[in-house]
Amino acid sequence: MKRILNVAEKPSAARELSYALATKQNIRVREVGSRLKVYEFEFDLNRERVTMIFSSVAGHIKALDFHEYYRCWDSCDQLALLDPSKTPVKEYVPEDKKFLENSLKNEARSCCKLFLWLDCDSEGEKIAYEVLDICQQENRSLRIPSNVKRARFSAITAQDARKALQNLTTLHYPTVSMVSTRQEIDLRAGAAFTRFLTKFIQNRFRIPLKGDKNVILSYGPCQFPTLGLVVDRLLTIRAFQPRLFYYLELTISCESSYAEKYVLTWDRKHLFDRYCCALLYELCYSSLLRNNFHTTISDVKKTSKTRRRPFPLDTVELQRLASREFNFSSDKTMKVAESLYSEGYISYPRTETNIFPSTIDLSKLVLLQQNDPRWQGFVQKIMECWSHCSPRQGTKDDKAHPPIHPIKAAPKRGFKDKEFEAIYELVTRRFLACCSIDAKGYETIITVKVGFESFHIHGLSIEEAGYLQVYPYEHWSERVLPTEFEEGTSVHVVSLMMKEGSTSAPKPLSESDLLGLMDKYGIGTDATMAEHIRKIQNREYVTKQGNFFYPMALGLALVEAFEACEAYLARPTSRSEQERDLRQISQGSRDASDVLYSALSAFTCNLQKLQTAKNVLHQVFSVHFDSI
DNA sequence: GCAAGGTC
Repeated sequence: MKRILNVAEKPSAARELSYALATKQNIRVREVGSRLKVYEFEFDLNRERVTMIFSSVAGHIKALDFHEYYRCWDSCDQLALLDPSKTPVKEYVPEDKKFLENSLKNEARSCCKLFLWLDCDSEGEKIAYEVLDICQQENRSLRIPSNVKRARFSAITAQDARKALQNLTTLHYPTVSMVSTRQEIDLRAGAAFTRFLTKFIQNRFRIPLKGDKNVILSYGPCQFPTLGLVVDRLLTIRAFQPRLFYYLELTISCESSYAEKYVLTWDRKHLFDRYCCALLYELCYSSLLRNNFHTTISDVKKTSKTRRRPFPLDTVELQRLASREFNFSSDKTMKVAESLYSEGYISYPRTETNIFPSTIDLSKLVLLQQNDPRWQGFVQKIMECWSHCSPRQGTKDDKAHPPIHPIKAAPKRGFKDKEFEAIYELVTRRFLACCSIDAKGYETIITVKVGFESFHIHGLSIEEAGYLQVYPYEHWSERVLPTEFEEGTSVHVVSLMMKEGSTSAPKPLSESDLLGLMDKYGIGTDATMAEHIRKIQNREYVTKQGNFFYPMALGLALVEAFEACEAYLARPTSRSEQERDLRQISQGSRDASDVLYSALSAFTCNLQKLQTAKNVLHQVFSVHFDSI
């Protein structure tokens, strides 16, 4: 019987795809060493009975680095690292991936076809190419294009897996070279600038670091813009000039009960001109005097309001929520989420998708939660109106993983670890909220005129709490205004005051803010954002106090120095500009070599600026550090 | 001793 080798990006995908395609009794599981399982089953492929061999890798199987000689920091000038003709790079299989390489070669020997089931994103395309390359070394028949197929799926479900087999395609080489180009640019720029900066600081300044670490001033095309965001906020705060403003505040009560008081907001909000505000106050006050501190309600507006249920949960949103609600670092959130995933409680936690695929059986997932006392009543409600509710569609789809959702009920006695409990509860509540209905209410805006000035107050009554019943992370506060507040009703004025306030500086960035900005500017991916944030903390560029990030002397000096030298690598847009150029490779509108050279020449230009302005660098660092 | 991207 023909044997076909299938390779997935990670062990769990190989397992799930195998069980999606085969019948359970049919599957044989082979252990390769202690770290890899290979699944085998018979399958009818286009009316032909074949044996499917399903194996996996664990992310990239190859790494990129300079040739040995140039790995030494003194081997060459840093500018040479940005020149492919002077410093060649090579791909290799790292030691800890050798067992995967050997296993792939072993399986490839006995198979006549190769199906590449790697994740359907650009990294997956490149990993597929790495797998193909290794298999071809061992089995020449896999060099014949028709023997190699790419399986593309939008979710790991039985339906999608079968559909992928019906529509096998070929590897998309422009995407492969886009990823290779990104790897090479990042490696070269990272090494060149890191070596330059580190060597510059050595023997010039004393940099005291915690725990006697060696000073490394790393540059990376993601870590620098992230640092730039933190520094930028501090500079905004420092430059902030508070401004005094003045406003009127009107307090009223109903005729029937003087005890209930309502504070109304001035329609003009506030004025920066004190005299102008005082004049308006006088005018209002004399009007009140004339009317014996009574006025009438001039307008009542009632509008229905909807508060929409949240989108399905993606990684960045999970990190932001956990940071906001539990003060977890994004790093910690991911560690906990990964453990929950590997223990089978939640779906794959690294996803950019906030749209549930149509092939997923949501009601089954909701029913799994029906015995949990925290939300069993709510599950009942969802099921009662199931026919007319379906989650909102988000806007992002990575074509690989569904939004994060629970796939198993929590253990009866709860999780041992509080952090596990918190993340599981958050994921589940969010999921139930998605499957629920919008909250609905009535907003009432009441307007009162005093002289020519208007004041208003908002009231809100919630008619249908919907998803809010299961989702405590959002608040919609109800404020009930007396029913006697109708147009023309006379009200008693308790007080009219002129008050003073001051504009305030923005707060430093919280972790949630930082993640939001990184997402906005396309710095890093869902899986790496937490890592970049951790890295700039480990390098002591920034520090986190409470939930706020502050630049440290090193971070501040670095950004100042780069700006002073007109090397704008810490600007938030620098990464997305690079990504934009790279995308042109996968779209086929530009040659990879063209993009590589133009990116590297831009980096060369920036490095030269720093090299020729060492006196500027020296000056900036000497403000923050002692010379040696 | 250096990056960012996968994944464990």
